[in-house]
Amino acid sequence: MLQATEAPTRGQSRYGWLAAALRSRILQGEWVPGEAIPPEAILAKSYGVALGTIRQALSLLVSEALLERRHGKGTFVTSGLGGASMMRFFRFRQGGEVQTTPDSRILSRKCRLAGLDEADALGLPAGASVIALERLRSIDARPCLLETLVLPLPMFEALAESDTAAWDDLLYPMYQRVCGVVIHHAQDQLSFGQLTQTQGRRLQLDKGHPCVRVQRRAFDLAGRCVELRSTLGDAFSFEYTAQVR
Amino acid sequence: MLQATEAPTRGQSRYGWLAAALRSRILQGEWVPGEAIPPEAILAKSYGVALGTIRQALSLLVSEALLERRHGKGTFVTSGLGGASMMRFFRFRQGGEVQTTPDSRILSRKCRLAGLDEADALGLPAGASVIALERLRSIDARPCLLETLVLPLPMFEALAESDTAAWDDLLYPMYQRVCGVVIHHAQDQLSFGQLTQTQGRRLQLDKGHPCVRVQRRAFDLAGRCVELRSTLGDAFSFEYTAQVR
DNA sequence: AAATTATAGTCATCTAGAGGACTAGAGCAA
DNA sequence: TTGCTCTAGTCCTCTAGATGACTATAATTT
Repeated sequence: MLQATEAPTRGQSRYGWLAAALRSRILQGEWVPGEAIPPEAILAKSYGVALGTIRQALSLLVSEALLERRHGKGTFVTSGLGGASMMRFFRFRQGGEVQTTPDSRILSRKCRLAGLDEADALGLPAGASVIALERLRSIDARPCLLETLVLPLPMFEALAESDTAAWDDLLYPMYQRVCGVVIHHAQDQLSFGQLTQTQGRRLQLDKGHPCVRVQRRAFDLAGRCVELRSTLGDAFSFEYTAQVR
Repeated sequence: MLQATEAPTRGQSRYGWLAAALRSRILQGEWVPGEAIPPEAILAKSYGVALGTIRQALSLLVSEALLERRHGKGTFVTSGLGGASMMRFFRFRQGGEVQTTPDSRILSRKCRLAGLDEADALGLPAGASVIALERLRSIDARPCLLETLVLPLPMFEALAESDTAAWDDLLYPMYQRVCGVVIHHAQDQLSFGQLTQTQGRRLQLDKGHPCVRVQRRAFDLAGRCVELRSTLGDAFSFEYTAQVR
């Protein structure tokens, strides 16, 4: 069993080593997202450790959001961020109270060389290609968010040609379905600015209108940055709640 | 030992019950913040459970940030939020790169009746008294944040009379020292707005200047809301990073 | 006096196993 | 069909230790 890369004990704890081993098996796709890994008892047996030790290792991966436990059913590989919606930063209440997924329209798609910052952020060599997208999100036909996306190209090849009109409103599930890329977590940087004339036109607001910019870097299971996104929205609709500690 | 409020097992798990029992002992001040609770072995013995069970209970309280473990030393009651600085929402880089604590000046202090919303948020009866403060925070003598605070009155009595000029730059440690109130966690709600003429004058900005408002509700160890705070700062200095998942 | 070495106290890791609780499906009964 | 019971699979809780690792202090040696 135990196809060890290293000796089972060396520097770190046994459960730490087990967690690393299982993490690597997950990242190599031995179990696809949504699938159950073997039962704890089997894992414990195959690695030759006690049940408690395996459980501690699994707990680590659960706290990393790589695994999910379901009592009585099994332990499952995370299926990634469903819709880590940008909407959580904004309150566009339009009559209805229900928080629906906004409609999405791709305004433009270009394949081009990555800029220096982009290549750096995405971990690409200089001169690599990317897909650049402009995307408008609307609620009840009223534009509310304007997005710019950058996707690394060998990885998202399948999106370079397909009909953008047929794309889903939620991109992350589509990344997974079409490109096999699971978005695991993301980092959003918020700042304030004012719309340019062009941006204002897209969002049906005036030039210079105050706006909030959300700059996102999204990461896959392996922790690689695989999406850059910049989202603009009306500052007066901005509302976000943060927990301190 | 075991001064049980309820039967040791009833509905929930034993470690859940233990956690509740310990939580209650902490909140009743049996051990003050910063102090160590008895060693695991002693607790296990006194409650008549196995070590693993006590450890699981303690882990719960650690994840609630009520306790901190220190390997080889003991398990300690949390000493609360040190400086959960509002500065994390802003970048006022003034030449120097170091993130220092801004100076603080109390502009006004009034004791008055709590408004309806305030009484509600603070869990006070209608007609209760509060201290209302206006506070200006500056970096290198340049004003950058304007705050309004509301503190419930029986609890913060000691701050109603003392010389505001002598107050610390950081309020939370002072709350603890002077009033025995430990701030445990907080909730910050961000929104966007524009300065009034008065606010602009305080911050040396124009009327109508774009600003970010941080509305904070801060809670003590027992989970009671004990501070309301509204902070205004220049929107162009706003910059905040949020982790998604 | 300074450096080193015991020693005790504490949390961390690990074992081997028992019994409980939850889920889901198969089989049976009304 | 509908509802119930049974059963197997799985994670969850708990026990009663043994051993390791980290911290701080006391004792000893240099």
